[in-house]
Amino acid sequence: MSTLNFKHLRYFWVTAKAGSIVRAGQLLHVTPQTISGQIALFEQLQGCALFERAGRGLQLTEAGRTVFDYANQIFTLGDELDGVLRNPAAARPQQFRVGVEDAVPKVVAYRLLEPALRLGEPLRLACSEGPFADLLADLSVHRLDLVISDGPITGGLHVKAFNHLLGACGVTFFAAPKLAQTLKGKFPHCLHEAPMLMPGEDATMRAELLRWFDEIAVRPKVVGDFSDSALLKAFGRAGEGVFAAPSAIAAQIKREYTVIELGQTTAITETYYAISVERRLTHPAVIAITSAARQELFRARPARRPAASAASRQKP
Amino acid sequence: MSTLNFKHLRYFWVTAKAGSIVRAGQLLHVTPQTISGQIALFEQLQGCALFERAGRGLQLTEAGRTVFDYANQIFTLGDELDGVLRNPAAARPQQFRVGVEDAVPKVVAYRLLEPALRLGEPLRLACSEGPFADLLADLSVHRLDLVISDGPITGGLHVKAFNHLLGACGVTFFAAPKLAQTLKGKFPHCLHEAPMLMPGEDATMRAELLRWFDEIAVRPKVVGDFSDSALLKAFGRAGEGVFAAPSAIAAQIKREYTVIELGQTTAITETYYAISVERRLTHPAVIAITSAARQELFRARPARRPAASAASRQKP
DNA sequence: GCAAACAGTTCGAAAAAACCGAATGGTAAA
DNA sequence: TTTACCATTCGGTTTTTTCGAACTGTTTGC
Repeated sequence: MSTLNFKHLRYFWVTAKAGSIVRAGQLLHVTPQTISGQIALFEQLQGCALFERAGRGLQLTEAGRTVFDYANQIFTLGDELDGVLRNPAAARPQQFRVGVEDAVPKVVAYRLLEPALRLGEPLRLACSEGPFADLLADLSVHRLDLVISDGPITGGLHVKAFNHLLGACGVTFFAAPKLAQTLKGKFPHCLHEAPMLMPGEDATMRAELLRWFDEIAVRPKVVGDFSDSALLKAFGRAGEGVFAAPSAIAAQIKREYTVIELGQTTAITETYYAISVERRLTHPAVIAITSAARQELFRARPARRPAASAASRQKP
Repeated sequence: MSTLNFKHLRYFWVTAKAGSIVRAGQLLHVTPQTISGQIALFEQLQGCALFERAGRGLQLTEAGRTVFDYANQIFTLGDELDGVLRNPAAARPQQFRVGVEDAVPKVVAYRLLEPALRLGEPLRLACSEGPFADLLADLSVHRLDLVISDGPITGGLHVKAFNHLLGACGVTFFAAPKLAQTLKGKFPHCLHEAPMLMPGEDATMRAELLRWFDEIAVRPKVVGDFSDSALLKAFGRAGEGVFAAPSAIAAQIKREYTVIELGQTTAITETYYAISVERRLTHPAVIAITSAARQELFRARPARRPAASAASRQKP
């Protein structure tokens, strides 16, 4: 377990930026021999060449470029830390970093996050989307403040984090008009043999859909799996298949994607969770989001659970 | 110019995580004296206490918590780098980091970014929003790959970056129905003396609006300034004032915010730019975005049917 | 209430590392 | 070919980091 030597990394980084060892030496107030030696040591320790000679100068290798990217990020953070310590007032304006699971519709995510923007101004929102596991990993190392997902975190993934229920609603099925005409019978039986666009493995809704289909003895033809819900709907608009989405945004979907509603059910519920590393929510933006979600977005009916699950206690 | 000592920082970090110097010593294979001494040195160098004694243990100070946050990020990156060097295949999946200026409507941003999701799957999108200057700063240190803004970068800010025009469109004015009734006369003269919600100083549109008002001798009463366009529209929906938005998303705004269109002009044009550090665009996601934007979003009129969207071209 | 156990700290001296001066080998320009 | 420039190698020196031993203060248990 060799721990990365940041001094070596810095020499490498400055050299890469400066373009030559001599210039790096001037910047670092160190003789060229030193840098050359330390970089050589670094390469040896890491077991891969970072520079290769080009004429009488140096050039980054492929691995070198990768390392350079990381070094950039690392030392930028380092400089920032240095600055903050020197002058605490100049701290980077509070940033609120949210991860949104791919399967969560963008519209839902946006509605959920909007309340955070309504707070005492200078909030910088940074939201990233990706697979659930990735987001949780980022959450656990504090690269994210909050993750929004369509399912709770389960014991399986041993990440210590807490679920906060935001709300739940039923599910509505949609199809492009042209496709809808071809479907026979009433909902939900019209789904039988219908081409169906399914959420990806990650999404909680997938399993629920399959369960429900089984339960009501309807057997759609699955024509595609999508981890990203926006992509799924785009294919839905193109008439590739029927798709499901939370009823809370049914109206919006119909407008946005010019599709027709086939019917809805509350036998499947789509539930949204905010996941944080703290049991008690303290971040003002998080509080704004959770409380707004509970009393607004999913206020409708499908409340099969008094949504007051976790901590909703706020500062007076 | 004291450069941050990462070795000290690591000792501090491990100690903070472990909760005690002794345990940190076990983790680091080092005696407690060493850690104690190095942390003391670090505190002295930085000029502020990181720990304070609590009983026979230690506790983080306020400054300590800040440093700990940074250290977390830094060493997470370090570990990742270490891992990547050891096993280059396991590199973190390509992440695409976009900054969206506050003044750019979310809907526009989303439409612009969507094409990037249609590419060969595993793209992790991370978008952050904030003031233009902040985003450019992040761009310059490679914390962002692309910035989307409603104006080009000018010479004033000496950040070396390049503008890529995405498209342009006129501007439409909206008001809540109740407010619209109270306005007298035809557009644009009905704006005279009307309560007006203005974009913030940062937004390019602000200056253009003021110029146009002057030109046509209309003098609205400015009742508010908003750096965030979503917030501005939210107030608009509430009937607080008239507001302007790019005509490209007029239809969507009317539906979304239940407001009425007062009229539109092409005397003011809203232009969107993608700003990158490279002159030539190479990132596949960036290419997808720019080309899609040029041929789709701002194609002539706000054509409400993108139908067969860009997409298509994937890896064979 | 007193000792044992445990936490962090101080102070040398020792070990490890980083660094420099002098000299070497290659590459490009004059 | 000469000159200039860049990276590098090799000992010896300087600086930084580490450790053993001894010390202060706090909690625990008898």
